[in-house]
Amino acid sequence: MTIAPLKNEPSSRDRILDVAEELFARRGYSGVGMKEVADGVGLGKSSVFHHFKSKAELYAAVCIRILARIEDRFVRSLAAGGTPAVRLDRCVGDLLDVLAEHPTHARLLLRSMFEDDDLPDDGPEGRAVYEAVGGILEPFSSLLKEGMSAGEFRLASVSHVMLLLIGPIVFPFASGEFGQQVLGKDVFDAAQVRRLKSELLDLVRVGLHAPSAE
Amino acid sequence: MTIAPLKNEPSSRDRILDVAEELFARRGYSGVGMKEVADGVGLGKSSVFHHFKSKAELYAAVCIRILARIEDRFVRSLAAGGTPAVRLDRCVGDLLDVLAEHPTHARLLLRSMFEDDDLPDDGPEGRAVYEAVGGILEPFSSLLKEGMSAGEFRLASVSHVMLLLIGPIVFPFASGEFGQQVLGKDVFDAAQVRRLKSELLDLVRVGLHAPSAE
DNA sequence: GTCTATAGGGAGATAGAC
DNA sequence: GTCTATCTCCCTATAGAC
Repeated sequence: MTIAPLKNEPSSRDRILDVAEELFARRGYSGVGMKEVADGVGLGKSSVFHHFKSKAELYAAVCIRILARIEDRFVRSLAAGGTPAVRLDRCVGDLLDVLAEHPTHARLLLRSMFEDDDLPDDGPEGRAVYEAVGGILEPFSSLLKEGMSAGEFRLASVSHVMLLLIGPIVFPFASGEFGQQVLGKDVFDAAQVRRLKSELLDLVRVGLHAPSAE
Repeated sequence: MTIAPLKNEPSSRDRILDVAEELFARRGYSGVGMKEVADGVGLGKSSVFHHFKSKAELYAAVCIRILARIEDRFVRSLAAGGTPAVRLDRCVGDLLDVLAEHPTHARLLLRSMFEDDDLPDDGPEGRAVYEAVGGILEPFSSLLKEGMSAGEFRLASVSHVMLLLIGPIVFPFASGEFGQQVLGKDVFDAAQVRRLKSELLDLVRVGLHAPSAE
């Protein structure tokens, strides 16, 4: 870990992370070679191994950087105050915004959730990932609980609802060509992002059924 | 493609598909080697290549078998009649049941949605996958449209709602250790499946907010 | 249909010069 | 910090005997 350079040029380390993030998101951990990463940066393979002593470490570093960005926005969004319903709307909306701004994020996150078989779950990097995930899930869980005891949300199983809500938040921006095919337009288009956000918030608020049908 | 044997023992081809399905679900296309598949079946690697002329073909065969199972149940569930709201409940519930009965399915399906970069998208297998997906999405889209014109569902963008609903249906059963960690119990436990189903159906029906909060 | 043997290439990782 | 060269291993796929 060296100090960032005084110039504005990104360090080699950051450029490696950028390229690796893009590639891992597209093809997954085992679908990407270190040579490919090195070529993308314009370095030799050995230079990449100088910055990250193994492929697993590089992958973990990519994941941690993404999780930190998300956690940062999410926690700030939650802290901004309001009733539970207002805070839920805002933090889900902000979450969608981060994922929409960085097209690699949702896909890599989703992949990483079932690529742990491939990776050393223990070790310092594994724990850092684990803690970053906890830093996002725990405040979310608290928010749901708070809203339920305040009577703003329906009484429901917090953990099951959390697991259910992750899907519609993350999947659309991870779905790539499939999502494009379903929508007929690019999922990352500003208009599509707005529409997805409002449809999701409506779904969370009132579900799908018409009010008169109750 | 040979005729199934008269005995009850599954053919080598089916046993290869079973093993490959399990492995591809756990570690993805490029994370699995043909040697590993062969060892799992108890055959030599060359014997696997005798039944499937390439790794990509094996992967496609696994995907097609899964999609066929899902499409079969889904289409029968839709055809069983009732109002759009009743049919939506039933087919979403049945969909969760298939995914819960075959723990490999959700994970492999989700993976396959963003592993197309790795695979030959064209060719006969690619098209078979494409058509199977269409056979599931199209009737689902029709159902939503029908319910909206009948006034049973809120007016909303059908395509956006579809993309949003895939997440909570598929993700929980694809989430593996992560889901287990969130719930504190095995996602594929009968009790958890029941709970997930009822929570999802409630969410689709009335959302998360309490009726009094409207 | 299953096997052994092997081709031919690419993977992750290291050594050591500069 | 970056490079060239190399180690060792494993990959998909094929050839050909049985």
